[in-house]
Amino acid sequence: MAETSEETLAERKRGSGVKLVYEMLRDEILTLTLPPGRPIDEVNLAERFGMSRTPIREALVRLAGEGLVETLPNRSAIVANIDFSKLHTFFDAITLMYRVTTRLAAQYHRPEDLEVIRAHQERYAQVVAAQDPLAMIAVNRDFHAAIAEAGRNPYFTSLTLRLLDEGRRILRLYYQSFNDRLPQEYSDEHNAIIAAIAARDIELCDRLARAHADQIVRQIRQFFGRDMRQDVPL
Amino acid sequence: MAETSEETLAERKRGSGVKLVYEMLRDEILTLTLPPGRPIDEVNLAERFGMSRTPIREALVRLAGEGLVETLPNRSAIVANIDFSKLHTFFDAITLMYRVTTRLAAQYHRPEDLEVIRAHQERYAQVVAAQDPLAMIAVNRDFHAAIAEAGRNPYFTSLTLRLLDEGRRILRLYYQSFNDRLPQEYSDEHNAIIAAIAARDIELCDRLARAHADQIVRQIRQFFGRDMRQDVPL
DNA sequence: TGCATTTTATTTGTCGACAAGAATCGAGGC
DNA sequence: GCCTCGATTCTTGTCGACAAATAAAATGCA
Repeated sequence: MAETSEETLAERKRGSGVKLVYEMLRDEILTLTLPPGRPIDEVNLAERFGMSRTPIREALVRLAGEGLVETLPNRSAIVANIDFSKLHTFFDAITLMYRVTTRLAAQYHRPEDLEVIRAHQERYAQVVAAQDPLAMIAVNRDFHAAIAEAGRNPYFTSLTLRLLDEGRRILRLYYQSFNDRLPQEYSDEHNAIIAAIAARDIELCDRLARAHADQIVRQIRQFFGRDMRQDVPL
Repeated sequence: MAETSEETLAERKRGSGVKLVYEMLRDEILTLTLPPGRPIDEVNLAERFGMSRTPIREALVRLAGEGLVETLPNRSAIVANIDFSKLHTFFDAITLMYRVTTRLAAQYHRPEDLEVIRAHQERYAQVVAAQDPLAMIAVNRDFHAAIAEAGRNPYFTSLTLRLLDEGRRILRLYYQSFNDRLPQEYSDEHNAIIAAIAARDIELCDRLARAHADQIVRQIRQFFGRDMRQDVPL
């Protein structure tokens, strides 16, 4: 077997091992490099990363806590499956979180938050222009994550991050099939959301976030199946 | 040192160790038996539970993933602190989750769900009558957790569970200071919520859940400090 | 040949041990 | 007397190994 880049990193700082394998595995799962259902062999990973099974297991436990891997007792852990029969619950949740975090961002953001958000959006426009689906998906996540952070509610932020990550896998499946144009309208909607946050217009943020979520949900549902989502006027 | 009950359980099934120590530690944290900030020594726990450090560490990693313990590199893990300066974000989140999960329960509950919810509420009334604060706090959590389960959205359920658990610590602090009567009005509100769910009246569920949350938040805030929470009309 | 059962092999769960880093304690200097 | 620096102790992070449990292969039987 050829030397992988991980093996060359012989000298690692104590405690950095788990973080490395955690982030690496996480990225490979979210980009579907590791497809859902793929078994995860501990010894295999151990020799791949050139370390013992102990830090590997710790990383797997953390990933299991986030729902990205499923562990069966005395059996191999597997990459978490995507339950398409429960997609509507995902749509419900991401729609509400888009609305809530964008509202909160309008209220609590500071100038430096806006700079971060705008930077992500600029990069988003770039990768859409470059027709790079993988980068587009990752940056879209960063954009909404930055908005959630600006809202300064760690509970909402953590759920939003989890949903955004799960969404990376779903979007990847979506764009893997459709290799057509990356939609420009999302970029426009992002800019409108930024303007609404900067203007601290809570109601406008709510409407834009909901419309943004609706747009994405509509596109995905007509690919994966009917829209099982219910309207949540609250 | 005297033999503890854990040590007497010499024969354990393979794989049950982590679950045992995870649930035990979790319960001790949520009941404030282990106060926030208390350092958690791995070898101490290892000999207390009569097992190696490996399963102890795995349990700690899981608890850290849920935010119940904080780990510092190369230093002792500690029971997660309660950030009182961010209590308002907790109130925001639990209020919204009460509303959303109760709404969803009204829509998606099945007859057997109602039985479970009613059973929890009966037990709630019992422990309130018995003036048992610890049991009241635990059963209150189970009651709202059952409602969230009946709503059948795993994303909302998981955030709700996390908030309910965090709430157990806050309520414990609250009732530890006030050793006065356990409020009867919560029990009445619970019954009203059950009736609204059974009637599948979504809007009524929303109003009742919000009022219920408001009631609790009001009581806690006048103890811990001013209500920093904002109104979220959505 | 097809199925049930035993045997082998693979993979996980747990253990004890060692080394790196941090906290504690003590000695020395100002 | 107080601060700084070094040695010691203590705790964590990682390792290699062993045993239990499952999966796979081989064997026996109809």
